[in-house]
Amino acid sequence: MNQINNSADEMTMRTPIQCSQCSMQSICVPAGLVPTDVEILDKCSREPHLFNKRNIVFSEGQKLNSVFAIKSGSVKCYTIDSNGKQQITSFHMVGDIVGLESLASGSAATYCETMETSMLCELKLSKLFAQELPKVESNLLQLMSRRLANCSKHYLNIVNTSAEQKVVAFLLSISTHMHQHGLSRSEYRLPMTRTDIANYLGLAVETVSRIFTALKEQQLINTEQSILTINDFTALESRVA
Amino acid sequence: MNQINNSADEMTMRTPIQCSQCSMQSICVPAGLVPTDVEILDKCSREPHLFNKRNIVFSEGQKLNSVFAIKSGSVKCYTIDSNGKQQITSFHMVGDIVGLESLASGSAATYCETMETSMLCELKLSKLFAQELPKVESNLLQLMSRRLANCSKHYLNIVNTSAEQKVVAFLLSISTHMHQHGLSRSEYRLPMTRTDIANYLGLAVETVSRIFTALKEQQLINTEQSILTINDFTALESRVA
DNA sequence: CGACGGATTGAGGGGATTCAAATGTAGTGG
DNA sequence: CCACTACATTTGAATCCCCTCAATCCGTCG
Repeated sequence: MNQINNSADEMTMRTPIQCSQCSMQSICVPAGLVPTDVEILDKCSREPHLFNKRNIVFSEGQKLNSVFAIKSGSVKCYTIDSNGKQQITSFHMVGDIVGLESLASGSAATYCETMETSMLCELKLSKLFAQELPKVESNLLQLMSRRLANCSKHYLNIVNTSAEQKVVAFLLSISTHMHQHGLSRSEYRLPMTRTDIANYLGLAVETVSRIFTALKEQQLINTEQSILTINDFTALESRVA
Repeated sequence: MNQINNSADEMTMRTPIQCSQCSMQSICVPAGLVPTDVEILDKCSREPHLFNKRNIVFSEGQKLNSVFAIKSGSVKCYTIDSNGKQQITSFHMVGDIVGLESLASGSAATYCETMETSMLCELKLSKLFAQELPKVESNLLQLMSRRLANCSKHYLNIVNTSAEQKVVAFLLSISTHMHQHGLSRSEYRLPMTRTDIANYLGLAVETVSRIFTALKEQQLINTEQSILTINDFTALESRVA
């Protein structure tokens, strides 16, 4: 698609857009940081970057005093264990904020890699906090608290459940996320590979694949390339109960 | 032990101690909220409660605008799924802060139950925030960010690991916690039952028990009632790598 | 002492993994 | 544009780890 700058691993936009005038405001800002004071956010942060597919946004351990808002596209966060094996800890899509875990230590807790061409807004914490606005911090607190709650929700999805329950719950959770951001909850694109899904859920790729085909045979879902269609929500929800 | 108030599920201390004069200050305050401004913390919060074993500190869904600092004892946090099955999401011990997940919604995300006689300090958020101290909020942010990092660490321990690795990593993580709070890292009391450990790790009780005996046979650990002794750290650490 | 809950040990079965191979899809360069 | 390659996905067969079921043992408390 993009002829220039193929080898570069990121490309900064020439003309940064104000958050207050950003077309993604309805999905990015409300989902994230400061619902009311968009113009304040404009003053202190906002540096949009465009990333190609499979580019590293930040690396584990690197100095990091920013968080990133995903304007478009999607990323995966992962660590590399002592054996060199990648373990995905989270996926993030349109409207999500990435990098909150790194806030305390000042260095990135995970790698963050785009799964497709993506636009991310860097929000520098120093500038954010320099505003001395209690609202900014308390919104961040809200965001992190919600993330913590999500974290244990995902945990519940992993512990003591069958492989099928893991996969179904995963698909439904993405559906919910899409719906919350004004997109279709019954048909969406899965930006990650089966291998990534398996890694994230702690399953073998083959198991994930087998479950997809089983669900298709039962007419509960459909897949067309990376497009996933959910045909029967109630049936799926009954599986995870 | 305590003859009076057996049926009541909590007992408020008659004479609250100031945080600045609290004997637990070295483990409670630094581990938690406001390392420097202890006297500020005194003014705005601090309501110590004594709980008997197996008492509910708060219930899932209940209105909650406080967090709790554990001065002594330990608690488990859990949810009840639609089938009525308990799923433990976290254990907390001396020096921990409980209830951070509930901050966003204003209602408790889990049940919180003492596993032994425990002393908890309730910190009311309204009073905390009323101080308008940026330091308080930014310390809370630090705390939550660290908790988020811990959360994904625990996640790594659950996903894609053998039962033995789960148990060993669990024992080592408690050891680390104990050490960080000035207690012995090689000998400590496990306040939770095998059933609770199994539930937390997503294993069967029998599996956990078998692994304990296997580790004992290999002289890596020892158990005397609920007292656990770690004999060989390097060997244990090599198992989880 | 007897009762109860927690912990341990054994035997057997099942769900998920591993190994192996074929098919499908996307990306590359001639 | 198409062959070629690399990678992702799917399917099959065999194995294994962990769970379930069952019985016993142990420590605590009434």
